[in-house]
Parts: sequence; C-alpha cells; structure tokens
Amino acid sequence: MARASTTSDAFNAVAEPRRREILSYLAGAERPVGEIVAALGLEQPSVSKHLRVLRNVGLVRMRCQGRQKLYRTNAEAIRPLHEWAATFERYWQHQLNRVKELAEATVRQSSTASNFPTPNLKEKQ
Amino acid sequence: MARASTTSDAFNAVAEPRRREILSYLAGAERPVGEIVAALGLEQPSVSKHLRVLRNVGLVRMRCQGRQKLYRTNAEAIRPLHEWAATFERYWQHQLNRVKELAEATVRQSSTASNFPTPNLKEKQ
DNA sequence: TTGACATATTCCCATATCGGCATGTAATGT
DNA sequence: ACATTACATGCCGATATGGGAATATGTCAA
Repeated sequence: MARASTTSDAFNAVAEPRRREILSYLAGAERPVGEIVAALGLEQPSVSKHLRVLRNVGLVRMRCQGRQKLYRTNAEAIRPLHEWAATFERYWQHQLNRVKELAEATVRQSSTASNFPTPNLKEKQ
Repeated sequence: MARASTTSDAFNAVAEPRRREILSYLAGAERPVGEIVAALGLEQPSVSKHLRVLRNVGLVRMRCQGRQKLYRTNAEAIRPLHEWAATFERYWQHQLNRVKELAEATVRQSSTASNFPTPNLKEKQ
C-alpha cells in the first residue's frame, strides 16, 4: 500500500501547505480561480488541481458564474479536524501546568537562595 | 516534486489514520511499543515506523526503560493544528446561523401555510 | 556465552503525489 | 465563425509512502 489518498480525508487534504493557504484565502469570501492564482502566486493548473482535491473532501464549494467558477471554503468540513485536536487540549494543559509549577518553584528557590540566572524553560523540540 | 514528507509537519504526520490512533492511545499515559502493537492490532515494525515519524515531528516523546522504550504523546505539538482549525471557527458559526435561520423561516412558513413535507436541509456534498 | 525478549531498520513493491507543460473545453465578445 | 478568456484535464518524471517479510540491534537472564 502507499500513502492514503489526499482525497480520502480532510486530514489528508489539509496536509498540503498550499491547500491550507487556499482554504484561508477562501474562508471569508467567494473567489474565482484567477484571483487565487494571482493572490497566492501559483500556477493556474496547480490551483485547479488543489481545488479539485479540496472539493472532493467537501472543504470547498463551487458555483458557476458565466465563465468563472467561484469557490468558497466550507468551514464545516474543518470541524472534525478541530474536534480531533481538541481531544488533546486537556493534555497540553497538564503539561503547561507542570512547566508553570516548575517555573514557580525555581523562582521561589532563586529568590530566596541567590542570583542565579533564570533557567531556560524552552522545551527542546 | 512529490508529496511533502510525512515528517515535514504535524499536519502531514497526522494525516495517517493509524498515527492518529497511536496518538490517542498514548495521550493519557506512557506505554511500551508492545502494548501499542497489542492494543491497535498492528504489526510491530509498522508501529515502530509510525512512532519514528511521530517522533521526528515532536508528536511523541520516548524514554528508555530496560529493554523497553516508553512512548507518550506530546500534546503541545498538536496545538498548531488546533489553532489553525480554530481560525475557521467563526466561519462555520456563520454557516450554522444561516442554516438555522433558513430552518426557522421554513418552519414559520410551513406552520402558517400548509402541510408541506419538511424540506431536506442536508447539504449535498 | 548463549538465548530469549523488545524494538528498530532494511529491502522490495505497488501506488499516488505534486509540479511543469501542453492541451482540452466552455462561455463571452466581435 | 473566430478569437479570447477562464478553467480543467492529461501526461510526464522524480519522489516518498506504507505494508510485509526478514534481519539487525540492544538488553536482560541463566
């Protein structure tokens, strides 16, 4: 088997950075393909192909108007993603609390004990 | 060019359904690889490979304990995804309001006017 | 040391991607 | 009818994937 199709999922469709840009661009208003091309600086065929993928998973809707086709993003289709991610919210809050506690403990210690430099709390990724 | 690497992004890493399952499974507690294999019913090498991808993008952390390696998901790394999706929240609320208004209008109409069958509000995808 | 256990890595293959370029198609204007 | 505009589609090539099977690495135990 190979990687899952880009059209198998909102998750897969959204994995492509350009498609994310397109979605953001089309979030507020309906736009013809030409404007997307101009605004994002992509090749027209490329945009058309991305739009096809997005349409297949319901992330954008299309409407014809003369010779133009107006696209808009269907925000509803992004909700599953949002909800899946939200599932982890409590866990990253836990982690933040731990970091916070650690920081507070360190501050207490350094303010009572000495003039140590503040420790670097940045997580090494 | 081909598709972006699965390790280029949290978005790309998370596009794979099995990886999402692994992340959920490892959200609450640290677990050795063997338990993941047993719990999700995947082949061991497959799990190891997925874990490698997840680790490369910081979605999981690993700790050695004897001959086992304990993995846990690093929820922090999921936040960018959550925040990106949240960007569209106001738009899907707009859409919901529109659907709601439409439904209410329809109800008003049908209750004053007649016994028309309720229209199908399901969006055709 | 030898063996068993826990994971990781490698090789192979079928599949699909994305970009670039060329071409097809449909609607409009003259 | 013809040219033009606005998109869509087809073909190509380079690349990377994920599963399966086999094998390597590393750790503990006797």
